[in-house]
Amino acid sequence: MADNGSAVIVLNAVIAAVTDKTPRLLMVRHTDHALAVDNLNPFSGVDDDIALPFGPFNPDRDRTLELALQQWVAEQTGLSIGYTEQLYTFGDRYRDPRELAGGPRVVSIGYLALGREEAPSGDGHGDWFDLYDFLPWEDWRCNQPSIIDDVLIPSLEEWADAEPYPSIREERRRRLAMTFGHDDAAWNFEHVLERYELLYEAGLVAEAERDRLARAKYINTPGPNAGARTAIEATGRSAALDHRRMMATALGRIRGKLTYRPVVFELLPPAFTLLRLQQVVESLSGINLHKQNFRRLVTNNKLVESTGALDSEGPGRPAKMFRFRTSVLSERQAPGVGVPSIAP
Amino acid sequence: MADNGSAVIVLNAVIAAVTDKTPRLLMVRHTDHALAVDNLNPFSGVDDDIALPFGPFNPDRDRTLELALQQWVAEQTGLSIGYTEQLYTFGDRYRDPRELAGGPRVVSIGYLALGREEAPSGDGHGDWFDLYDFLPWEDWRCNQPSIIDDVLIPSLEEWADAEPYPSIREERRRRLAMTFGHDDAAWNFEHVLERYELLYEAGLVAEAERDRLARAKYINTPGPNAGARTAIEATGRSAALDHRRMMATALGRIRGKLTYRPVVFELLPPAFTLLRLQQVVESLSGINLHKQNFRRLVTNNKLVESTGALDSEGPGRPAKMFRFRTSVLSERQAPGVGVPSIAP
DNA sequence: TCAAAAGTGTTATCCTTACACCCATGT
DNA sequence: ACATGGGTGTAAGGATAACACTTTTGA
Repeated sequence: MADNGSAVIVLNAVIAAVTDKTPRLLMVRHTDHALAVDNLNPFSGVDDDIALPFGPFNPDRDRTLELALQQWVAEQTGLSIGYTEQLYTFGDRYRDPRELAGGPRVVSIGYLALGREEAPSGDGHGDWFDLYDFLPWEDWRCNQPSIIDDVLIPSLEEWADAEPYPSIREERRRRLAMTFGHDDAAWNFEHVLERYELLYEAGLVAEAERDRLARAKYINTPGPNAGARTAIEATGRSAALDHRRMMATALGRIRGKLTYRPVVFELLPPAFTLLRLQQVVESLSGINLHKQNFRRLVTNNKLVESTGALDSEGPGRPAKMFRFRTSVLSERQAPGVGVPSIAP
Repeated sequence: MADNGSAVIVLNAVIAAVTDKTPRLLMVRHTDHALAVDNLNPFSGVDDDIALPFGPFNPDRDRTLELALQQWVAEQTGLSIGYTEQLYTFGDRYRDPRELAGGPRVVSIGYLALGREEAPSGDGHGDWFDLYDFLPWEDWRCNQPSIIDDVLIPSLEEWADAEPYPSIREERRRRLAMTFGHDDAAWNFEHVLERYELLYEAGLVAEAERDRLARAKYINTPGPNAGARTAIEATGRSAALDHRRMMATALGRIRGKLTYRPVVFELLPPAFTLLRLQQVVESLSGINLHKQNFRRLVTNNKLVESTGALDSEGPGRPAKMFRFRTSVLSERQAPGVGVPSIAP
């Protein structure tokens, strides 16, 4: 038998909901001891005490990976998550810095789950956190975030130009242009993961510095300069292990699917107003949409149908309530919501 | 520590190339003993002797999952694969029927690799096989394959109607309509995996019957009727374990990416004619394209540029050679090839 | 009366599709 | 000459984006 015994399989869940206008993730804290799998506690030895919920994969009990996930999510949080989807399997060496201290190699299978925000209740419940606290440069709803031009792009350019090998330097510049939309390239709001990875490689997120320090006993790499230190302050809240990378993977996946799969409806109650639908799409895509055209797109594409009811809750004229037309799933090729963006 | 020790991690590669007009996969056979990882031989105990190449993940040696894959692919096949991408992680119980005989639970991380067809040369090289021998219903280039209407849809309808619970029956009918494009729904050429999964569940592929027989000692499930037996004859070549499912995952992913990412170019030499480009796209998408419009789409979108050279190989007027414009990667939002389909 | 939100209509523009047609080369 | 493949033009149709405008409610 090959030496595979020392890798451990863990399942992680990015559980997302949208309340009001903010996308939120269910996260657990150091104090939620029930979440720790015996001696495999992702919080010990790292600075950040906030993590994505995780659970074990038990080959003797769990018939499939997805059932394993649903089971421990229900046990731990008491939430019934609706839509689930496998995101990616993360297995880089030292993705868990405790490996440096003799901990096992942990391979983590990340899942995305969409639901509605409810109070978690299980053994080790957790709390909801604003997604854009972790990835602040991804929220463009109130104009382009100023940190991008003021902090991130200058720091990233400095990092790219510091590379001595011309071919690698060119590759860095190309990635910078592609992800952050520098020199005549537009910002692509799906490239969430690529942007996070660039920031991590350039040492501009706290996790990069944390991992550098963990490695410092064994491998010596230069610390951040003043610019990078400023950037780390500006790049938002950090999380345990590579969990911000998982969040970025999840957000990128959601944004990519939004336009060609009706995933938003998993985040909404059965009946909703068009404004609510628009708010959910806006909060996930991180941009403001053109109201009239948005409404026309979803109604012309027959993605929704009126329930006949009216909603007189908010101010202004009462809005018609709509429901998702389940039958579009078998009718249309790529039934997504359409994202008619608006200049901010 | 939770009971994770008994799960084994393996990496599988779907290595694809397009020669002439047929997409091919690199597969290994029973006789390629060097590919077996010690006592973990996926061929023993199953009927099919043809399998996707696989290799171990060695946590002590491999820095990342992707590097592990590239390393054993190079060792075993001698091929230098270019583009690689993680597909999916497969962990269902009994996905390897040897689990029933006390074998370990094997979690397999599937990768897609694109390259050019070369003679494999490593320790346990393998051979190239026509992808559509395994998924014959996916190739619509010479009209819609007759087995769909003659065999598959009748058998699938019979399977759906045989379900006693109305809600599950409805769900089966909905899936059938969505994947095989029955009742006024169009065939979506990206739903490759969903179609294979439906055929497997309905017992219309050889693997379903193989797995049923492997389980028969422990769990009794009814065998195929005459219609299903005919279908199994018609649904093409089978492969070891769940490797046809991995192929379906890979083909679905390729087809999905084709239109919004320039993945085809990974399968082509640096310079190519537009006809060659069109043939590669056609062979992967499984449909014929409208020549003039295809050419206009790729040239108008500035996806390619002329090299100035001419190709006088084939019959007819010599064709201009083109190269992929690498700079589109940072310019455009979703630079794919465009698929102007044509009625057959 | 005003703010806030729901809705409707119209037009310019772009992209795709479809069809028709001509060009260059080898046999 | 003709088969084979390369290559151009153009017009119809549909979808989107941008704009202006009306309607209905609560405070």
